[in-house]
Amino acid sequence: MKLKLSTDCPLNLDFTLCCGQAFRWNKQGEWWYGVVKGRACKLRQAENTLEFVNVESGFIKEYLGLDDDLPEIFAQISKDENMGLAIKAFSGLRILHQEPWECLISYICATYKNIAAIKRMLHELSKKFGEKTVFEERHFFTFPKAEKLAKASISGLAKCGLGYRAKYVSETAKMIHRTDFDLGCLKRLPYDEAKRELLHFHGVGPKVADCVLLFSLGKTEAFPVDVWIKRVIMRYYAEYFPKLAERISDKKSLTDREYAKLSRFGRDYFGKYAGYAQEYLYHYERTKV
DNA sequence: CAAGTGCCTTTATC
DNA sequence: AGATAAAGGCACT
Repeated sequence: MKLKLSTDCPLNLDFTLCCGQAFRWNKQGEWWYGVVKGRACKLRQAENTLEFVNVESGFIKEYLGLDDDLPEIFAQISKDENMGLAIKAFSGLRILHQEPWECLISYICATYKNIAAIKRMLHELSKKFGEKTVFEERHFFTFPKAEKLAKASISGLAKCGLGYRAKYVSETAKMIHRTDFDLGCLKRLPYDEAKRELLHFHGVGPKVADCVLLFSLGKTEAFPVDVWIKRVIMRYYAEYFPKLAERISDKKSLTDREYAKLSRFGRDYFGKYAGYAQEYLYHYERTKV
């Protein structure tokens, strides 16, 4: 199945899938392989054509955020030179619309880990607790259901490399399973209310909540602040925090109050697409030499 | 190659 | 309220 991309609607599949938004896509040759909606599939891009196998076009459009008006978003977040450079470097990077359950567990696991390790953990978790499916004569694993993780032992989860996060994943899975909670319904709530709901889950703090809101619940104003974004803000936007800038060090983690200030700055400064600004700054800072 | 540092932070405890 | 420690282990230098 092929999809023609219009030139005023840029997509760069490699940027979008490669590092750090979703953790279960792997590139082999020209094709990106992944599992979505319990089904293995593959995608590739050749300039302005997107080709995909074993996944519906409606879903893939939604998943890749192809309905987001990127030129309009760029116009809104281009507030300064630094942001302009980040946009130039990563034009076509899109915010994914991931499946909320997988996204929530992924980011609970992602705390205080690097991307390579996160990928490994989520692969192990899927291998152990997901369902095997075969695609092109190769094995893939679906992301485990809440029930399965709720019934898993802490030590079984920990063996996937989760460490102390195993307990958080277990408790969150139990809560979701027990109440049969539909995370997708949070899409209909405003940002603040959806965030408050997410914070009830064990292992979910402000940063994890913002990631889930941005990457799976369509809240483009969410502005997650991790170590990299903290660095970016202190480097380029410190003038907006006259007092705070002295107290925040590269080593120490942010207090809730400090987190709230930096995240709010992002929303106020960049506007309703602050999340896009965040993601571009994140990749720009990480890949810079 | 060993050892040290850092990691898309949160929770528990003081 | 606010600071501080601990967490479990992998990846990178």
